[in-house]
Amino acid sequence: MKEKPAPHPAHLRFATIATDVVPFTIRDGELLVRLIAVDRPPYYTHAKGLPGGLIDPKETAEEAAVRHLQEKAGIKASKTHIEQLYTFSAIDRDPRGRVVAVSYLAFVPWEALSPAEQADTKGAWWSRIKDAHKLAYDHDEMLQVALARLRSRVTYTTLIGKLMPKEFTLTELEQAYEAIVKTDLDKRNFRKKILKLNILKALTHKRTGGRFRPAQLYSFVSDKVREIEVL
Amino acid sequence: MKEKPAPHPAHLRFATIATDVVPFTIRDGELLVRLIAVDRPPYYTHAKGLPGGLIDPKETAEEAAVRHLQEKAGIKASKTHIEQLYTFSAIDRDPRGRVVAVSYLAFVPWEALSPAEQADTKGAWWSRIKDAHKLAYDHDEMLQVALARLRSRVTYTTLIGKLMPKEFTLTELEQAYEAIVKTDLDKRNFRKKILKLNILKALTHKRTGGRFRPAQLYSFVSDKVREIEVL
DNA sequence: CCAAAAGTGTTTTTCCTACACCCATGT
DNA sequence: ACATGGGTGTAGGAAAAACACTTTTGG
Repeated sequence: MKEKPAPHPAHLRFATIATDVVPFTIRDGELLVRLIAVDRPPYYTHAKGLPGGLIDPKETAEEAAVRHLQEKAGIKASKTHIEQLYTFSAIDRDPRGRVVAVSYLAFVPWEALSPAEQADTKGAWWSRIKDAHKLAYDHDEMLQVALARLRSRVTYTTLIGKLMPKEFTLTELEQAYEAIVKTDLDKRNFRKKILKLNILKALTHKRTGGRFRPAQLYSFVSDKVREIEVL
Repeated sequence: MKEKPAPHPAHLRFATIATDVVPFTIRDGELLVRLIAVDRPPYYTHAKGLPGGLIDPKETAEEAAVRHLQEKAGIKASKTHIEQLYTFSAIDRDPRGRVVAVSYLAFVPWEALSPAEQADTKGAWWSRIKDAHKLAYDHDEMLQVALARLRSRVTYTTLIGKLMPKEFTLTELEQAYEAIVKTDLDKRNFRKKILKLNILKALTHKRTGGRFRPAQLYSFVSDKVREIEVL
């Protein structure tokens, strides 16, 4: 999260401003979050947490989030969609001193990640949600807030497009929804509803290669995240 | 908004953390926002803006918002519902130096305000939304973000309860919705829908005094803001 | 008795839900 | 030919939308 305890008297610099990022992707129909190793003796040893760090004088909170996502978690921003989540300002949220954290959600399609970005290293790895607990600082709470926001926004916006590859089948899209909202959807009803929204366009080609009928490929009509009743 | 330019070298304290509040009420079926006078020569003279100020070392951002709402805008917190809006961190959002602002929405029923809180003074007053422009700092943008959030949340939560008096008629509630979402609602359909949600309870008495048929009074069943499809 | 707002019901249309079988392909 | 996931339609019920008149009160 942040570099060091504030070295200045409290009246000069009572609070540090930092940012933390909750980076999501979907792999094989499963929602994953990117965690990093946290080692800050004596407070945290061999702990894990969300990527983040200080905001610099010449950058916005969002720019800092993008930068730390790259520096700490190894994820380049180019294919990543980022949006502000919440600002955490509890006085004791960081044991080393007063730190206010502006948190961000980040979304990246698994297929847009390079091999290095997909890879798990000692310092940063993709974790299943149910394995992401006992995190440093207030990151357990932060992740819960992130999941609640993700689940909520996915039902009334086209946000899920930011987790899908450029081309995908309707079954893959349905599985992405199911991974996030954790309900089973009816295949026929899902297709009727999602196609009626006119947010998808059918591509001219199909996905072949399985030993079964090729599947029609689709892509999102727009890059923009729109507010529209989805589920 | 904030007190003074940061008096310390940039590397010691590059950013100040502040909070701004967007306080809403509804009077006579019209949505109002509380503005204050801003006089910070040479940057702003005889300007207006949203109430706000610095966050102190020993308080959370929300506590600071509550405090400044009281100190700057004269609104006591007791009857006020507050929720975080967005954190603004553009580098030049304050001409006096780097200030990151955690903004809050505040909602208070007009009838819960004391005469002093209802009153307009030279330093603080209730403004119609359409007259609230050309505000200091980035407060025009902040107000727009606040309105968008309010309009959105009102349609899928019971947030409007925080703008209604303890007792109200269905017509008053309908007017409150109309003031916020700026559509005309069908009286019969509105009543059917809102009553079916079971978020209201009919009181034993009616509102009399007009030279017309007395109206049944209602109140919200719960103080909590719930997520439920409303409009 | 008039003005003003309160209160109420029905019909039509749209949307949601539940549900089961055939299709196209690779092996 | 068979295993696998792809793809489709319909009927019944619930919710939304459109729409206008009667009631109660105070003046």
